[in-house]
Amino acid sequence: MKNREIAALFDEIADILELRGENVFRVNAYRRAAQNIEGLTRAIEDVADEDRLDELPGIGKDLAGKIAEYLESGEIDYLNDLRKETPRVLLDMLRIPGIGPKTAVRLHAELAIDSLEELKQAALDHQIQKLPKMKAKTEENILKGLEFLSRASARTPIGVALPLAQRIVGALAQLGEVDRISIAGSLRRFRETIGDIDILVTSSAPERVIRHFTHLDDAARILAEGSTKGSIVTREKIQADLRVVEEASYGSALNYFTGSKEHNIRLREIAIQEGMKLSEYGVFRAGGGARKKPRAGKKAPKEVRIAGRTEEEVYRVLGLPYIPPELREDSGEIEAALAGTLPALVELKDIRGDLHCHSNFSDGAATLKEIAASGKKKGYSYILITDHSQSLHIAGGLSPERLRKQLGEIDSINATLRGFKLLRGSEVDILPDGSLDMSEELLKRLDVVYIAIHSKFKMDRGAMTKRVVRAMENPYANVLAHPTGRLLGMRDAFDIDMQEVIRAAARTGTAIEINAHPARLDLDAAACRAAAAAGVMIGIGTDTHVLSELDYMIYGLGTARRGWLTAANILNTRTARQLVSLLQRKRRT
DNA sequence: GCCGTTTTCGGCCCGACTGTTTTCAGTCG
Repeated sequence: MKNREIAALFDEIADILELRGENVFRVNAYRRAAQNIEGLTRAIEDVADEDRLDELPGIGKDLAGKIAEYLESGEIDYLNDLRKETPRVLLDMLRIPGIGPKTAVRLHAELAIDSLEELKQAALDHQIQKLPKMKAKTEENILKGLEFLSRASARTPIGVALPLAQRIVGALAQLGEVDRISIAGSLRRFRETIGDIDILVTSSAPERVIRHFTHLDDAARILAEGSTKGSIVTREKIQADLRVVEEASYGSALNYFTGSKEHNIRLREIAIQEGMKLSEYGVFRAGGGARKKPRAGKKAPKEVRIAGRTEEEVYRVLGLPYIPPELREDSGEIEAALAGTLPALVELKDIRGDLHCHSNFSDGAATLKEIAASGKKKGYSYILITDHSQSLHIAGGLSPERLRKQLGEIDSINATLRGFKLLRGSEVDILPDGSLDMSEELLKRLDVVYIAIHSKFKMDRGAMTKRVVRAMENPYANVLAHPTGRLLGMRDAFDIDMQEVIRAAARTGTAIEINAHPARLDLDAAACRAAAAAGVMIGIGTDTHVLSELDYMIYGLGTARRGWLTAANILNTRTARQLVSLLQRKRRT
């Protein structure tokens, strides 16, 4: 799937055009095209094969040609020419916060700066403040920006950011002065990594709330402390912003600060079409019934706020149903909302059990009894025990004898329980040749068979895909666990053709896991959506090794929701009996 | 460069903040 590559190339073209001072709308056309391609749920190669590239939103004849050219030759001539004429340092400088195209061009042209090292030196030598409209502050900001660039670039995993944000919200919510409070930003949209934490409140005493925020135990450094906004760096080195807004604007502000930017742009366009204006302060209609933006020179009529208190209200006056935050990526949710076909996203209350849990038989910490007690306490009706199979020595993989013993123990525990049961499973290794690390005699005795890759990650794409497809063709293989093996920020996904895997899953009746561990979130949301569209069932499992990790379910759920999944798409919204019967259909055919 | 129950030409999202300037350009989200 070359969607991401092509999106990156179009973004690069946009950057270069902007540096050259081209028409901003042309620049935006490339950016929007990039965004749309990246958000596509199918491989752009497939769209090209059907000769339907120009039916994609934001893609016309010209861009369709450039995509086709890239798919054919691996290059875009136009971009090659642009690159030849554009000094590399200009693109490098754009990555520095605070430097945009205008400044980058000036620094290069007027100070002959050819690298980020030279830029740093120029700032340290105070060469920059010799230029008109640049002063000491400019140099200071450039140095800060450079430092940020070298240090940061890494976004924070949601598994770190969400507990921190919830802790801050909890502390602020206790204040008498805080009325409404919510997490906003990419965290509210459940992105797998986030840039900074955004929190929104209404309050009768904004300064006091902001002061409290900037002096929290979690605050390591104060970046700003004004009358409507406070900003800190936490001890985890994550930036957190607090904004205080008016009660009457809370909904529109929450919508605005939740984003995504692309979603917000679409909403504003709809507002304009309907003769309204949307901003973080509300939805406004021009007074006097004027339905068009006033021409330059004419005086604007008085504007009246017609919504803003709640997000629901904002969507309603725009003629849309409420769109859940996880869908707000401009990846089709606006069209679905207009057509009345938004999915009823799966919710936590729909989840009846956990499908991925390790006990102390392998590398987990808890006993089977403890797992059962925790699962029952969470209100689940089952947990699938998925300890490792024999080959995975490093994780205490179970020998056939140990597995038989475990199955016996599960049965006797179940005999003592009411309204809850442990399901007999295993996370069986997929061996390098695609066979399973367990005898048929044992596979037969399991309720649900998870299969997973834990060895030989570095196979080439073709071989890896074949390996996994062969494993899925095994009639006892029920759920493919963490299909790409990625560990966010630590290990890349292994090279595998996910489209092919999804097709094979659909064909063989094998489900695919969303591994809910926040370091994995694998499948990711986009692949999830593609899998569900192909009719593949999705199981959400926490990959629990210590009991507190059973709470990771929310991350898997967030990913599922970002992937447009409903309860019907998810295995563990079924009862244990339905689940097992559904999966074992494969054995009978 | 894209797009059209207003348009095949003339539009294309909104506001705040910053740093530099005395009215605004550039950048950001």
